Amino acid sequence: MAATMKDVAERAGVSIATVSFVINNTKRVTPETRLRIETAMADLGFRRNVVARALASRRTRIIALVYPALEHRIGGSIADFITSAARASSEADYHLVVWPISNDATELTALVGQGLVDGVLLMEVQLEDARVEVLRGLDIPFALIGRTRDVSGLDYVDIDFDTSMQLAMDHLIELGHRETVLLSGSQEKISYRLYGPYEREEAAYRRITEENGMRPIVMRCAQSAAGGREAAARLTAEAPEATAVLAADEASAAGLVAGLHQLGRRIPADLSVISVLNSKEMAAVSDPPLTLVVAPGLELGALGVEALLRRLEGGTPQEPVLRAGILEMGESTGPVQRQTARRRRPT
Amino acid sequence: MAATMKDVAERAGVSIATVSFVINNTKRVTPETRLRIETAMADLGFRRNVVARALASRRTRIIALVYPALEHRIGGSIADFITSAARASSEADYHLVVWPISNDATELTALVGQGLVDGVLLMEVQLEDARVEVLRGLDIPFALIGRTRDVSGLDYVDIDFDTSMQLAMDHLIELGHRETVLLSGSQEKISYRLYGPYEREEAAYRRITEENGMRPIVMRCAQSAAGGREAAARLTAEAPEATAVLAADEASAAGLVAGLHQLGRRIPADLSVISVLNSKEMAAVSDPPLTLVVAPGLELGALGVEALLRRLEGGTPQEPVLRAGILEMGESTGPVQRQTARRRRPT
DNA sequence: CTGAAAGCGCTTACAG
DNA sequence: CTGAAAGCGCTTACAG
Repeated sequence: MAATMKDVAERAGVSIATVSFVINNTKRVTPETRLRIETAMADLGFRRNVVARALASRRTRIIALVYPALEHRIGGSIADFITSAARASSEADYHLVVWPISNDATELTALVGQGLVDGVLLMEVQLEDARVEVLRGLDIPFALIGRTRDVSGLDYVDIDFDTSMQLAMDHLIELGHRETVLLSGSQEKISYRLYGPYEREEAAYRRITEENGMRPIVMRCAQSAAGGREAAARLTAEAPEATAVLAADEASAAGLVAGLHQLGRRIPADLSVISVLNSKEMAAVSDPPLTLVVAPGLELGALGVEALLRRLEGGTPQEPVLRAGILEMGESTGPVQRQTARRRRPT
Repeated sequence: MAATMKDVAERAGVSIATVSFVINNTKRVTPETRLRIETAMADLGFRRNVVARALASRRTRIIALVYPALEHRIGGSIADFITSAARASSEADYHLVVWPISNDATELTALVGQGLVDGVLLMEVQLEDARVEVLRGLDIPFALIGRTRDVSGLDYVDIDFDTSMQLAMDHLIELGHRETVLLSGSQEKISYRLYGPYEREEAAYRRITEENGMRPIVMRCAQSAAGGREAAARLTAEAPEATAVLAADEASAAGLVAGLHQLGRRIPADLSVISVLNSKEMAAVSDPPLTLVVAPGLELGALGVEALLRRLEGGTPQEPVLRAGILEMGESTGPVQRQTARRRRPT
């Protein structure tokens, strides 16, 4: 059987209260008794039982990561978020449980009601999200990775879409591109209808094109390789003057490139393609490897935990954090070729 | 404040023991008192505190999923495993905590020592894995997703590599292929040196080719798109007679196809490519979309939990489970073209 | 069928 | 600086 504080106390010849004080460093203890206790703990291989601590202190030091599985996620893989959130939690001596539950809020209420977790980290937040209201009513601390449309009073961390889009556009503009297309994801599926990233990316794109006297063109396609292939044809037909495409969804970005290939369009000679707020792994798979703005997935997981813990520990509620992606050069963007752009036509 | 069992007991005019009996359905209670108690619970919105229950019953109903993050995983994404494991846990009224810790076993010991979890599910198991010995010594129930070389006495679920490879080879043989190459992953990185899937895939490949009087050729490349590109050149140079390739790593499979493209080799006209034990998402991205044997990632997560829970609940320790992948047709495999295969040479 | 009571392994006022 | 004791919210023999 594992040693308890009682065992430690007996061996050190003190009360369990004193043992607790040295473990938690919560009261003055003379160096001598401290040493005796520490020795006893080492001898017995003592490890504090976190369940008993949780019950007594009314703090479990467990937080929940809530995400609707099998859906989209703001840039980066879910695994990245989970892993970085778990790491950050662990460093603060917290545990992370995962609740891959639907957007339906009943389940959330039931789970929170069990009293297992001190706080909740919400992922894949929609522009209007029922879960946020539920959590407010449940009176449990929570933070968001992503954000609703109205963020007043909320703790959140999210992608800085403005800066990220600016990085992509600056890169293209520097290469001489003036005719661009934003290939965004379809909003047909219900879960994409209130999808913040698309809305914010598009707003940034429109703002930046306007500021530069450029014409904004927004196209949409299904979030799949097939969707991207189909978009390649549409793009060639509907926006033949475009010299550069910004692709918001990584699966369709790959499909787009494959489709352009088949149509005989060379990348980047005929058309530059840049993937925005996606993963490096996926971008590396295309031929040529894509230039992209890498989504800050790993970072956001940790930042979300930080925001939540700050609230849990009662510190100053932290300011919202927005993180931009990072521009990584691939071989899919290049200087505008004045001639080709206008000449090429679909077959 | 949340209602406790004491509140319920008072309202129903019974003792908290009786409340406990109806909640857990652990002793006979007259229908009348049961009803009174259930009404009281509903009125108060009572939810049992799982922490108190855990302390009293010495069962936390929490299990840990242990995986070294940022490393490889047996087919399928880590997110799939986590999600399916969490779902399966939740259905059995368990919670899943994630411990993305290194292979170093000290951390594992410390975490288990906290007494938070009833059992451990180990992912990304190596052929020889120090963590297995550690867990044995810790005297905590555990199960493996994947398996060590020596599996005696272990509870595990894993991919059925024999059947999965057979599916792939049967498909190729049916199309008339006799000259095949297994493109496996490099084992240079230490974490791949004791990587079971490669060893088992290769063993199955060698067995099947032998049974069919075919010559086995095994090549290796880095687990990345770049590795696959480089392999495309090597393949064309070193095994020009090959008419089909089985690709074990999904990133390099995509790179291989891109590389073959650049070398002017048509898929599947000149060369068939089949991706083995990988994800559909990745296969769909290539041009043409790859035929593949889909890794049973989602299923294995749930099966692993099942195996662990069976042991936890003291039922008959379940037989090891091996699950084969599923063959999904893409457009990257086709009938052998007798002429081309031998004629084509690298430029 | 139901209840009184001990106990799970800690934390935390309260005394001294 | 240290200890005795109550209490966290349950489960579970043990009685009746």
